[in-house]
Amino acid sequence: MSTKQTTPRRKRKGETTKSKLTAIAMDLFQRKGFVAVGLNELCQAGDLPKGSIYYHFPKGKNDIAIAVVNRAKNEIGKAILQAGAAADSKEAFIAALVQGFAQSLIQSEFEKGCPVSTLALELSAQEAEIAAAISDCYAYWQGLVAERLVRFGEQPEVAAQLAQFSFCALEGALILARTQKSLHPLEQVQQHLIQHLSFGVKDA
Amino acid sequence: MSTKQTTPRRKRKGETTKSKLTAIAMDLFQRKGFVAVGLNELCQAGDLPKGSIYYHFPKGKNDIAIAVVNRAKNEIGKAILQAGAAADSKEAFIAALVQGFAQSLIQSEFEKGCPVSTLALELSAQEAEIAAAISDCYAYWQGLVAERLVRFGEQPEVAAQLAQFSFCALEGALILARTQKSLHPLEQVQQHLIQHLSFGVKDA
DNA sequence: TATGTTATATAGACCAGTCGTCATAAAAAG
DNA sequence: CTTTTTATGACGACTGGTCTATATAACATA
Repeated sequence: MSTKQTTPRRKRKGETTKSKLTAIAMDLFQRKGFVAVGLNELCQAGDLPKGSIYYHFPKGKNDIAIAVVNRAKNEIGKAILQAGAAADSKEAFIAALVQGFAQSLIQSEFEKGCPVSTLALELSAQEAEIAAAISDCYAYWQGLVAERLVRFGEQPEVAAQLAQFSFCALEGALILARTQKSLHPLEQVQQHLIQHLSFGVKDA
Repeated sequence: MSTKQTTPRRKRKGETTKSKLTAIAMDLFQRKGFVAVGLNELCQAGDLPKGSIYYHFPKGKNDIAIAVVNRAKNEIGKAILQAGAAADSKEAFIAALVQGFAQSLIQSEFEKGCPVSTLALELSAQEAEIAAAISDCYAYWQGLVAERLVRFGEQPEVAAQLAQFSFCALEGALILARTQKSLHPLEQVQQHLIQHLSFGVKDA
């Protein structure tokens, strides 16, 4: 017992593999879309055997999509929290959010925008379960943003509206930015959102 | 010569078939995405034989995508012009635009958003030619909107910015609206865009 | 009206690739 | 050593887009 190096990882290997697969799927779905990425391609990209997928994701490809959505939910959620903690005004906060996506775009040569919008467009009409996960993800993000806006002095209801409006503009800008391979739409959105925030909003 | 009833249709049948195919493709791509729609499905939906496709679209599926983009460019272009002609203020103009997409959403039970955003996300990274067509399409739409905003008294440069910003917000709202099967995002965007327009924008 | 020639349209074969399954193999646990 | 968990890759049923060869329609000339 003492000499035998019982690898202290209990069942981490499984989690590692699953997590790795999810990460790769997120990257590829983002670039090429959900349907366009085959399971073979996924496995090859991660040096994993094909059979592994159906051990970790028994329901197949759809299961992967949901895992990707949840991973994106957490990752971007963290980014929102960090941006919020670092900013000292609502304007700086929004700017930081936009810049985060801008970074992702240029680092991927304008191939990676929002990790869930592709899934949203391809699957929301077909797979109710995935649509629900995506809807939940968006709501979560918007909640985080709204929460931070409240801390910057915004009324809760107005904050929620602004968060949603900002996300819409951001999502749209990401699409345009990808197709024309330019940060220009993002810059516009950033500038106008900040102006819109500064002017204040009358409650509905 | 005089008696022979030279059927007055010259090559109309061809155009009809091609146009029909394009229309069906636009509908299906919008709902399910580009990759998810097979050529078989396309033909069946239009009672057309499979072989016909490669007569009308020699380069295959990508050709169809481009045709769809151009059709959408024209259709929505017309809608923008109509909305512009009917509106008596920039606020009413934007509202009419948003309402047009809202109609499309509810009529399709939240399956049909923007006809080109699906293609944009699925293909812009892979197929440069299609990406160019989409980019051109967006630019055309934005130009039409900007033009009308100028007639409502906006400065040309500001009008162009506002048009782009509005389109970003609208595109994003369409995605959110589809996933949560609700017009709420569109309503928010409409309300905030109108506020943003009314307040005026300082030039960059 | 007949015939020749081009434009339009169709049918189906083709192979690569799809997802998902299953009978095993390896590893861990008891 | 037995049992349970974890992992594997070959296999099958099927669909994907593409292409070549053939058929139909439209028109021109006589």
